[in-house]
Amino acid sequence: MPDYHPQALDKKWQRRWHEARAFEVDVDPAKPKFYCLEMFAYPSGHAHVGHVRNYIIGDVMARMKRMLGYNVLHPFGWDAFGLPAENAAIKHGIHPEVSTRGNIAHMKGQLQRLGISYAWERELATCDAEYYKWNQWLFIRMFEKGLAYRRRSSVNWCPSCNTVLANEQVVEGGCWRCGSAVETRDLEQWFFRITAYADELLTATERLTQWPEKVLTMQRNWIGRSEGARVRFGVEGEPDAGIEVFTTRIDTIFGATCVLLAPEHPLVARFAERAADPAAIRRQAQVFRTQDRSARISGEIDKQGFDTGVRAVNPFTGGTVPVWVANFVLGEYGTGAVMAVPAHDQRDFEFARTFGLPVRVVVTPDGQPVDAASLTEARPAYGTLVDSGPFTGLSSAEAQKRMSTLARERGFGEATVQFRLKDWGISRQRYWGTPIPMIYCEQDGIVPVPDDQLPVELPKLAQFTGRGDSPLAQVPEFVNVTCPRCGGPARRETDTMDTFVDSSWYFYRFADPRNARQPFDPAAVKYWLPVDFYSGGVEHAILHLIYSRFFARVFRDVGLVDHDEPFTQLLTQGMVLKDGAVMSKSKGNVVDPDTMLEKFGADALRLYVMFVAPPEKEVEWTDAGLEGSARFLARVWRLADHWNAAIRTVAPAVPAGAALGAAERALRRKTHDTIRRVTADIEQRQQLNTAVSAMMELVNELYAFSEGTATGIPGRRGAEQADAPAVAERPETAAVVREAVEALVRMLAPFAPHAAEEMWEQLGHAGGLAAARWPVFDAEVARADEIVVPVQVNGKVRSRLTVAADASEADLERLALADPAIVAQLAGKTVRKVVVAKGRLVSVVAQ
RNA sequence: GCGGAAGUGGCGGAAUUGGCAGACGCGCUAGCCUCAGGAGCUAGUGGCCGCAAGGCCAUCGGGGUUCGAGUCCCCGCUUCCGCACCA
Repeated sequence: MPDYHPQALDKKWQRRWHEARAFEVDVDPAKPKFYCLEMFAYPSGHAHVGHVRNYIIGDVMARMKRMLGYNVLHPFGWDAFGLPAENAAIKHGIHPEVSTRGNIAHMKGQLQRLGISYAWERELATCDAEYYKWNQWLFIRMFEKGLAYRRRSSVNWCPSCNTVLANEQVVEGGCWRCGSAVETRDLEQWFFRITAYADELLTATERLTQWPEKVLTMQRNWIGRSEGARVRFGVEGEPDAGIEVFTTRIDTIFGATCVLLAPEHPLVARFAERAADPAAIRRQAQVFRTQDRSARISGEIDKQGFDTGVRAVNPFTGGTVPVWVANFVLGEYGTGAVMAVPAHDQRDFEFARTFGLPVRVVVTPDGQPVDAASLTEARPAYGTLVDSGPFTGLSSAEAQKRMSTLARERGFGEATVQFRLKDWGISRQRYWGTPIPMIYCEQDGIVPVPDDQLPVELPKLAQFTGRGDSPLAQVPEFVNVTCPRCGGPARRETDTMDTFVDSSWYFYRFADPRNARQPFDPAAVKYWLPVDFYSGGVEHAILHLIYSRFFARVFRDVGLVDHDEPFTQLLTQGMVLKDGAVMSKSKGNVVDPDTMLEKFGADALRLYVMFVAPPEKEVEWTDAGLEGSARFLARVWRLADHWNAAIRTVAPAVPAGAALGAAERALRRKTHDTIRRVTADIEQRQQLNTAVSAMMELVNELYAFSEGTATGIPGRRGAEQADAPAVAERPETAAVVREAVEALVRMLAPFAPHAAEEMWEQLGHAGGLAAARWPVFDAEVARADEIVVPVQVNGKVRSRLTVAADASEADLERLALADPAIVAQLAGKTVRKVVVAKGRLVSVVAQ
């Protein structure tokens, strides 16, 4: 065999794979399919080892599944629209199209140099008109179904990025991308009605059994379902008016001593008119509205509020309570108004104590009334109702039912379900995104662009000013159109779509990426989808994954797909840290894969990143670990080199009934045990680090075996190879070694494909690993002839029995009690119990 | 505050169902090989006692269940992550 030059092998095999179109696939109903997908990349310019870890995880899965006989779809693409490219254009004057295409080209090269087995012919970029055309097509379908709608709304506005942010993109009151404090603005915005699917998105999480529990919990919390009731309080002096509140505890309504409005509640302005000084009320409400959200949360800003002077009528008691505006009531949740029950809600309690509002206890564990004056905090509302008129004495649960029913019968309320999930605002006042395909006509109102005029292409823009309005509004030939309906003058929508729209369905497009007539052929999607294995960062646990689940249902409801859930198994991969921090250009701690490739080759990098920790865990990058992996690969190479001549001439299978010595049988056992472990570790457990460990053990075993047969494997090329002829002299030995080495090389292939290909070829196999099958575990071979069973007396190991592997529990017990060492231990004692654990341990309890 | 995950050698981490804790690797030590070695091979490497055989102690702390606990239960501590005035 030639010397081991990993960099040369990288080049050689990457070229071969490319020439053979090795990873391109077609629909083939005769074969089981496996759709392996890593979250596609934002083309930021350079992939660092943190990004690359994800692609290697996916590649190990994909390459292994191919060897198991699956038809594997493993595509890659680019989430190419987005702010950074546009911001760079504003700063440096380079058009986003130019920088994005350049970045894609560079990063694609990086991934190819790593030997990731992508079907590159399916590559797509979301900034391709052939792709975003279908964003627009789907938008129009959603508009037709009422799932896309336009309304004026106050939106989250990032003053630094100059754009609107979805609720999901506001993190701790700041922009998810730049961290700037988010402001509020009123704009006409397009929304997707994701709330129509809230219940379904929630309940279906139970079927996602192969998703991490953490992600499911996050999604459930995000959707935030709560059961409760809406109740309309009357307004004293205004018989037609009402204040609707949402409560999860209608049974505590006799304890409501105030009604609280959110500062942005529409009734605030109206009630202000009734006050002595309307301007003061409006001003105070405005102060609350602009209070910094994050400070309110983290700094625990005091409960603040003021009395509107208006009094509300409790429909259950007929009594009146004051109506206040409170800074802690959220305008966007529920009805924007709540009833305050200070005795049973901590927030209401604090509010009541601050402003001297009455406190009334209405639920107690034993049904005995409690004096509210003694309370220092709100009491849990569990037990039986007290001081609640006709409902007194009922259990809390029963009261909730009866009160909701009464409210419905009398027409002042009903039981409802409330979600935290809000509709998804998708309008962005930016250039580098999908144009929203809508036209505004004075005559006909909002008119979708006809399908045959799609795509609405992004005009080439020369100037990027970074001013806050939509850049497309500055392009008259884009804005000014004729109405598709009446032919009159009309104006185009100049906002673009949130880039999360692009990423919510790209995995469907991969099934049929060049389709010019539809987003995809439903038959192709029916074959390939759902994605069997999806991996990416946890940072997408909510946004991307919930939007994708939503889009799957939209595609289902337009009749293009017949499933709900797009991703069967999800793996959230941990980040790679350097010096304890996430890699980033600004921190200067980026580990560039290309530098590592030049030094150690792709295989060592791939192997190390898989070996260092389980895929979900965060890891700290160390160069020393990488050197260890390079060393291991060199060790494997020497092993193959050492035995190659002796073993390539024997048949690749160990003959049945071959007379093997103890060492040979032990090696075979190790080989098959390793096959079992590696297969399960990759396929079932995705515990890729222990799969590598298992292979390392096998290599150690092979070295020890070599040591046992003759002189050992030389450490350096050119030294003696004395035992190779010795192996060759005994065909059985050669067959056993060949079996071990070939199993090893194939199992190594997903991790270190370049070296594995070369060794496989050197071992005399034509057609490369593409023609190779994953080694098959033989339980018969793996079973030991004899096993050593520890025998304990009262928890201490006192002897070890060497017995036949298939010894029965009764045999073990009998042999243990006859063992001299055990007999000695038992002298003068009575055996109370003997436990045989899985045939692997005997435990004697004596007194 | 609520929810989730986790705490194992000098380090990264194993231990699949409650069954010999520390696999595998890094690092370190010694020997061999070598003109040389930041290469390779072999051996050792949780702590304490012991020349040794062997023994004792050890999986964040404290209790418990069990013949047997890193693993299960209870209490506490610490760390990380998510959500956060959601009525």
